[in-house]
Amino acid sequence: MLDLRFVRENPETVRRAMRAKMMEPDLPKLEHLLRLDEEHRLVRTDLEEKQARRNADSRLVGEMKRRGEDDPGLMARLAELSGEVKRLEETERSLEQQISQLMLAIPNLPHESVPFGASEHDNVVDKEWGDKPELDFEPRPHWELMVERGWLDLEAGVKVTGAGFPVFKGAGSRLVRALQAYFLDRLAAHGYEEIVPPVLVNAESATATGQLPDKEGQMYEVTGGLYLVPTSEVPLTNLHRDEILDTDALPIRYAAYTACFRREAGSHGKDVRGLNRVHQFDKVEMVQFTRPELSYQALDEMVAVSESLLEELGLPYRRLLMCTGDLGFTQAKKYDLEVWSAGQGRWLEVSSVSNLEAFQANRLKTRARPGGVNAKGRPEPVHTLNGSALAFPRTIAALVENNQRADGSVRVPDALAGYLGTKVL
RNA sequence: GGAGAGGUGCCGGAGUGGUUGAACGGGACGGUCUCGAAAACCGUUGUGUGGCCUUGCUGCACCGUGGGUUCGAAUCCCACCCUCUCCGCCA
Repeated sequence: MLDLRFVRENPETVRRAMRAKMMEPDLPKLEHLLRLDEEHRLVRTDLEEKQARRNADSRLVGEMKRRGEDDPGLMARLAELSGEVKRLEETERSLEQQISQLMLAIPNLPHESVPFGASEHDNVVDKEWGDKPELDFEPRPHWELMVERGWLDLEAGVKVTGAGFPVFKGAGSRLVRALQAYFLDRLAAHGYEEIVPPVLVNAESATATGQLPDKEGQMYEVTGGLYLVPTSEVPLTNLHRDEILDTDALPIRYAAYTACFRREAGSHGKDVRGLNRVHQFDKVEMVQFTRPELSYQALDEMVAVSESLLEELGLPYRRLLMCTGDLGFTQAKKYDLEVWSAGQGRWLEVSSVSNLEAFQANRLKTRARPGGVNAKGRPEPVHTLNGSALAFPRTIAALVENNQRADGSVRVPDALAGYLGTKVL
């Protein structure tokens, strides 16, 4: 969330941001918030003044009693004052709750470099890399090729769980394992500490990273009020919830391989075939905590890492700078990487890298100061970022489709050959 | 699943209902000493939020969470949450 003080002092900036993010309908919430904040501070001033009086007078009562004296008048006045304090406290608490509720409805501000736009159609392709493969036969989509080769079994997934839960088998399964090791090794080389986090998180964690309250329907909730992670961004980022970090230890870089689970309610058409859109998928995720002034440098660095993975795999891709309207609620700036899929003749999103600036950190109550929690000085804000490196299913789809040969075998990129122990599948 | 213990500041650990935002110890930071360091000694050292004559002063809140009792609660009462230990079960 944003800093309440900032919202109070820059309401026009926030209004503009909400319009840019196509959140016009939510503007009344902002106005309501501003009114409640005004009222809240008035009530608070009144309350605190009365509390101060109660505290001082109660102290007098203590001294009086020690002397063995009594003052029924004072006691009566105090009892009345106490009642007033109690009532005001209730009002104050209720206002505060409403305000924090509304604060959760105020989105992050888009960075000034983000192009204005209403929807995904206004995203800007700002880079293309690689040549689309020229095949002298009709390339087949992965759901044909992989199923035929016994690498993927979609029907088995339907039986065991349901649609959108693919089963990888044999070489398909080995490919998953190879990508996991390869991606994590590459990230380690870029200074990311490897983490194996829980894949179930509690409501506090999901709220802090921004999945709750708005995107509740996208997560699977399990018994006990826990949620299956939609991305390891959630556990990785929450590693430092409620902490004051050491500024000198920044940036902190984490990488994790986990399964990710998404309900994705409204699925439509042929975009969802095969591995294009699934409820459970593997992903290697990177997360950074940085000093505010270095977060955009970190964003560029993270995108470059993801791009380098695609380049090493020889997968043609394009980079999209997301427009304001396609930015997530918590995001200030986001790049998507889309890989070319020869068998489908279309681009598939395999990575999304975002700077959340202080928005998440505010919800997380993660701050930093030189020397860490145990030092003097005011805690300073930190920025958080996250990005995929990469999502597996579509990467595998592109890998298989782009490198297929007429006989159905698939050429393995050099970068992966060592991990797979073969140059051809 | 059964039984018990406990949740206080960066950590350890006190805390008869009334200057306790919290003793004491450790740590960290600053200083003295030193060529430098260690030791020793002195000092400083929570977060949040509000006000103001806004690099400072000051109010209020916060001792797991939420209620209650009281003029006054870290301290008493109730509920909940969490952690730890032992036993059982399991990998």
